[in-house]
Amino acid sequence: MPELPEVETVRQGLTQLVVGKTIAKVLVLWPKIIESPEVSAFSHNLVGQKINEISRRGKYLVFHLTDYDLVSHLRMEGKYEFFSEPSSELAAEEITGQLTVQELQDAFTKDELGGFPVTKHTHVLFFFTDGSQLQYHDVRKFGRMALLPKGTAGDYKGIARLGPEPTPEAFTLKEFKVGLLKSHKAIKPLLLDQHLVTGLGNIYVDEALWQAKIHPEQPANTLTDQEISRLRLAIIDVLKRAVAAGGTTIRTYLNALGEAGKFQLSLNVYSQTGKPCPRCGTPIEKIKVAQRGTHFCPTCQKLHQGNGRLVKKGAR
DNA sequence: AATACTACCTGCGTGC
DNA sequence: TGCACGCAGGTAGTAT
Repeated sequence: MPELPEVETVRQGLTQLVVGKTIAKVLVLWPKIIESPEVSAFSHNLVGQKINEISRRGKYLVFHLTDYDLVSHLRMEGKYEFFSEPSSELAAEEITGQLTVQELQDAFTKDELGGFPVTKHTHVLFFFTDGSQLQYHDVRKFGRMALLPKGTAGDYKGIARLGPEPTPEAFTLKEFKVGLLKSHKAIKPLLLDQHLVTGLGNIYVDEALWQAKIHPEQPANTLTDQEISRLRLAIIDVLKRAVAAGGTTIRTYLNALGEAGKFQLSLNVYSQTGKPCPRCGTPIEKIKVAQRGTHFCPTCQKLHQGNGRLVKKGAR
């Protein structure tokens, strides 16, 4: 679920909560979350590792440990939850309430859990030497973790192919323009694939396109110079404002401290179907673009013909 | 190579 | 009430 602003907010919370702590034990309850190495090595290698720093690249979190980089992607529903100490009564209640006896026996014993509450959506437990615990929760189980040699997170497949961070320095107009003009794709799915710039997801791409007054289905290579320039600034601005607001909570997102974001109060189009466009009053429409729900203003964001450059057939 | 579609999962709201 | 279906802050793998 989270896009860059939510991941950055999680990173800040986690930094407060677990930097400086040393891992005493790791339990993996849903093995598919661990991409590499195999689960037994993953758990074993983490014992004794200290968390020195937590950074972010695009929507990826990187835990910098004594001897490893731990890469974590939350995908749609991943969350971290921190417990400063065990609470055995709660644990017993939640276990019996949420897990079948079969599941419980298959996965672990109550003793192993050390008195921490676990639900059927709890998939990875990091026990720290000071008695606290960090849990990874994920209702849809799409999130992934990989434990890599120290200093190699940047070579990890998903991270290596990311475009620049959405800052004025890294995300240059020149490179953005070159990338856009090479693609016939609709602008929205092109921005979602993280190659030209990283960090946008379904909420912020709709917001940025609205801010730049560009139709989500406008072919990338037909954008005018003015539109490209506006779009770049809109992307940088929207993501920056959303980080400052602690992200957007529409349905389920909470940061590592269990708090909701505030950017939903500033949304202009996402989840605003039927409400008046804040610029012109036209009701916001919802359509489907590249299988994703897409919100836009049909008056402010018009599809248009080419940009004056040579346009190949098919662009409209 | 570039683009499009599907799989991966679970829960929730809607309409019959 | 039950059930089928569509939808959800994402990405990777597989077709075309």
